[in-house]
Amino acid sequence: MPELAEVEFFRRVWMRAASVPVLEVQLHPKARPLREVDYEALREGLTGSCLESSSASGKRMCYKFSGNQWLGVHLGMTGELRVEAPGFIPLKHDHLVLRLTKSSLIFADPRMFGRIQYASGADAPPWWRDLPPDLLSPKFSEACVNDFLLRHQGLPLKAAVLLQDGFAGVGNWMADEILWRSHLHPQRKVATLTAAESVAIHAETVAVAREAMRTVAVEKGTTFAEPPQGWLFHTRWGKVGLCPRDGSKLRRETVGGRTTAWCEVCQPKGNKRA
DNA sequence: CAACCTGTTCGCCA
DNA sequence: ATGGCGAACAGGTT
Repeated sequence: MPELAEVEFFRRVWMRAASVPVLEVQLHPKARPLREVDYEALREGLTGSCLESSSASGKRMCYKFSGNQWLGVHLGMTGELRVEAPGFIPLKHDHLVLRLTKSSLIFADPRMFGRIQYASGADAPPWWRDLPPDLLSPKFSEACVNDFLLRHQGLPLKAAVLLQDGFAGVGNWMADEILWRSHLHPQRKVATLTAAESVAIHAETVAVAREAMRTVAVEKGTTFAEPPQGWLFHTRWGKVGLCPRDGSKLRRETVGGRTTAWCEVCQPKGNKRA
């Protein structure tokens, strides 16, 4: 479920418990998302320490605890972070619970495609180095996008904008939104892009990321909010989804291995000559 | 009941 | 070595 802004939402959820010592760590050692962690090291390391800071990179998060301890979180398809009462009894899919004095921090993931990582040390662990450019940083430039696309000429656009090394945080709905706004057909091959179309992908990626961060990463009850009205997001799953721009019926098909929605009027298959 | 799913990773192949 | 593809991973929902 979680893409860029939803990940940011969840990152903030746990930060509500910053600076409070961890009394106890409970975990499900056999749960798949924890398959890489050294359970004893994590338990001993985090007990008594405080959450100090955190950052997100694309769909990944890293929480830093006192004593130079790093906890990596990827929510996979169905993961979520929650804050519950101190005495909260973990549910079936609550694989990791950090008990604090006034709350419990929960990592839950029913489908178990998520991943928890743990390391200690003064420097960021190997898995939190060499991160891809943030979509909202100057590093994510037109040239950066163009260079990345040049290395993936054979892919359909849909598959290309889902690659996390180049488009960190873009997931299925953001990818469709970006291509819809760019007037580009998801099955177009990267190799057929004109310079102007590459620039459009950059611009719309930034626009979608910025607007999603502004609207979606906001707390609304216990879950994130939805993107603004008028976005493809709201119609792409409907039985008869209609294009928010021209009202024509959306096409839906698997592209690049993922269910993809697009408007055949707005996003013509043909290569518009520059 | 079968199909479907907002994600990654692996092995295979070119 | 690099890039592309399809399967695999699990379990809940439609």
